[in-house]
Amino acid sequence: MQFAEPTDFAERETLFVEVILPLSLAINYTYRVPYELNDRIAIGKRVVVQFGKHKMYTALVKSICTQPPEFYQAKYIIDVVDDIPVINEKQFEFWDWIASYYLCNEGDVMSAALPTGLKLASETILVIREELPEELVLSEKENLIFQVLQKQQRMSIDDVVELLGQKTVYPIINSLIAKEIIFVAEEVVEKYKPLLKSFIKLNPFYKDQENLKQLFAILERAPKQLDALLAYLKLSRTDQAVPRQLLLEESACGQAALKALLDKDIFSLEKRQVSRLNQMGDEFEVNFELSPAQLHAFNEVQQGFEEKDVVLLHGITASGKTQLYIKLIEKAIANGGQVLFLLPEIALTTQIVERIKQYFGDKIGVYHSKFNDNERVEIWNKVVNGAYQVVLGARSAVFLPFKELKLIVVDEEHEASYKQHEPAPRYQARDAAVFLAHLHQAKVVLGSATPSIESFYNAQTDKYALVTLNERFGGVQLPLQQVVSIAEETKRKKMTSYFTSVLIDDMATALENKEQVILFQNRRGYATILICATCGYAPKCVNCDVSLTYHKTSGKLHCHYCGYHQSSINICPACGSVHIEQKGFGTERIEEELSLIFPEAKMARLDLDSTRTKNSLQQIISDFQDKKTQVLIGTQMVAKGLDFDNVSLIGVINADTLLNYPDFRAFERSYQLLAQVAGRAGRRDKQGKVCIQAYDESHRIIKQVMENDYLQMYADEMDERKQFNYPPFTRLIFVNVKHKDANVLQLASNQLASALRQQLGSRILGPEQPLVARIRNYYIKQIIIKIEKVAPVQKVKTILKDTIRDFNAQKDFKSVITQIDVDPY
DNA sequence: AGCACGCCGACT
DNA sequence: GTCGGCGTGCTC
Repeated sequence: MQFAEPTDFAERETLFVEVILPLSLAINYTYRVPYELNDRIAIGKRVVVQFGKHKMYTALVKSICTQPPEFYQAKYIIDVVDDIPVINEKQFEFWDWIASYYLCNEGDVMSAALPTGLKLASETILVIREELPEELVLSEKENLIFQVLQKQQRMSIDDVVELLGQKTVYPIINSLIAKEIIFVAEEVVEKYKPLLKSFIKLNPFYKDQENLKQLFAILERAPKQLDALLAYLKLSRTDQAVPRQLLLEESACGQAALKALLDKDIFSLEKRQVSRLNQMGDEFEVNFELSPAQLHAFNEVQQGFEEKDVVLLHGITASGKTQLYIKLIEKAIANGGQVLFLLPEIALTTQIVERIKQYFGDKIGVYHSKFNDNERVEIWNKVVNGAYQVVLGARSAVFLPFKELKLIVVDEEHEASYKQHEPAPRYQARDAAVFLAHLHQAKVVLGSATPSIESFYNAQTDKYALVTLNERFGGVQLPLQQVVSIAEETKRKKMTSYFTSVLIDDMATALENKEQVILFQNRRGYATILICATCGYAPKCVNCDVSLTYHKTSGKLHCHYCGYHQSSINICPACGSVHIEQKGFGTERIEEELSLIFPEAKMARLDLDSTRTKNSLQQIISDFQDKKTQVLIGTQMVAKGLDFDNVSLIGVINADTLLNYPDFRAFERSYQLLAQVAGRAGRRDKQGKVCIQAYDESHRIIKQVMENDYLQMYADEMDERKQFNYPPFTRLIFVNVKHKDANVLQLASNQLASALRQQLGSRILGPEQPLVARIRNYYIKQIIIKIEKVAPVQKVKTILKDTIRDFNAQKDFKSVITQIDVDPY
């Protein structure tokens, strides 16, 4: 017996931890901490736990308590992974907000937030026992496994599956365990492996000039080795150790000579951890002065920050927003703060990133999905240790371990790619960034030439400060814009496949002048809608301002916002024509048709299909930049962040496909896209041309794009949104209901909708048939919740969560999957 | 997410 | 009888 000091006593206390598992589970689990780990355990550290019978996971410690769980025996934690927490307090708060706002599990957030490299994988390994029972009664299959194990001591479950050629192996393995022949070793492997490079060092003995002289003499008869030595001396002038690869290249001495020197102890080999990320070149000055207009805007942003946390920067294309961002970032990091710069995914491979990288040098990190796991862990670590003060990243960069953010810039804030749709957490990174900034008491700049309606609304209602920058930087001229009526040209038989005579003439001129052309065709052109070939009429829903979608299966026209449907049409109700066409064509088709008209021109396509791999996008872009290709045909992507000096013409194949998209945001999106596309033509010394083809050439959106009248577009949109109760006047939540059996789904979705309706009344719409009614053998129905702005959202969310929980508890609906999407746009 | 367990239908 | 397929429940 001994007397316990108070601290001693504290150490002896039994601790329990609540952990988040990287799985989509509704609750967190509690584990018991073994005494010997008491002093290592801390909130935010990763721990190894066994979850279920076989699996090991790295969970994250969320809280620590001394209260043992009442109703069950907690399992022990197996190990503590980290010396210092990987997740800080602010991140936990941020996670909590994401989980409660977007109605998902904490495990979902963890899966999204941690780079895979920080999650550990468990591998189940079977190990043969050293002492085997005397009597061995084995089945044939058991014997087979036993034989292999005797030879190689251990094998994985996968090996067993392969060995036996069958999937059900657990009963056999269990039997072997029961017979005390094998045991299961669960191995947790750290996925992150630092990149090691070999470096060559000279034995310090030869630092002495005399000794070195002698060495030269000795090596005289080994010219290759002498080469190696000379190369080393040349390269090592600044740094003692020389990369092995570099030495080999420089001296051309060959592996053998190097090995000989190593064997003779003249050289020594050293493995060093190096960064996988491209090392930046020397930081060099990029001198620029803000123009008077920019300076004015800069000061306005500063003023805006005095009163508001968020500033919306409405700056027309080519107004030099990037320079403004740079100055703002510079100011924010001056006192050691951190800055997050969010960009849409595809813009991350383009010029804007290069410019900012050049300016800030190695203080900056880039984070997006095309980096592999190891690279992402490195960026993560460099944010933790402060090596990166500025991070450029796609939406997932909001989860990086920032300690003291001073500023978040969200460029192109209207971009739809800030929203994650699948899987949960279905978060909107721009909105999440505003909350994140609030946590850090940081400021936010939302920048766009064509702000989203809701952000502009927030500025109009004084939630955000508004700064406008509407002077083009460096006197760049606005492009010459023209709209061509496809209907008109069709009537006069002047169309050549999808192209009007105007566009073809313009293209011919541009190509003759050795200038380049970008053609824009929306990917959404694949959606099937009905359109009158004579007048361009497209049937619309009577309840909503969206085009109806033609469904082959039912032969009807559907609105997937309110569930309205009508039978299909054979005669155009507007002009009486019988030429009703199903529309939907993509970039491949355009390329095909165009190569018939301009057989000489080299073309490239820029869309999701042609840019699957990490470098293909870069390749297509650099080919175009180097003028290896003359025509670039693309989707959305061509509109984003690309600057090409030699492009004199931008053609929009069909603006109607954008405008007719069945979505209440179709007009807003169309305006944003067309304005963006138009802004890409002729950026430097020459005036560019924009040619927009459309059936409905008098559409207000097209007019507003031509006149660059964002405010009018905003006003018109607001009228419509108000009339049809869409955001920003309401909030939307989608509930997607899925099941393999269409009948069960029908029943289930109706029942869920009416259960919700009982509590939330007319806020519930549907269930409706979504555009794609079946994905991966699951039928899908959608219930839409429209919540008026004044209603307490959190209350609605609680009701929603509870109702779905009760619904899923019914035994007929256990296998029905429900997904919640808050702010689904 | 896995995996056990139970039930069913199909074949060496 | 054994195997594989699938639905359902559970994991601290």
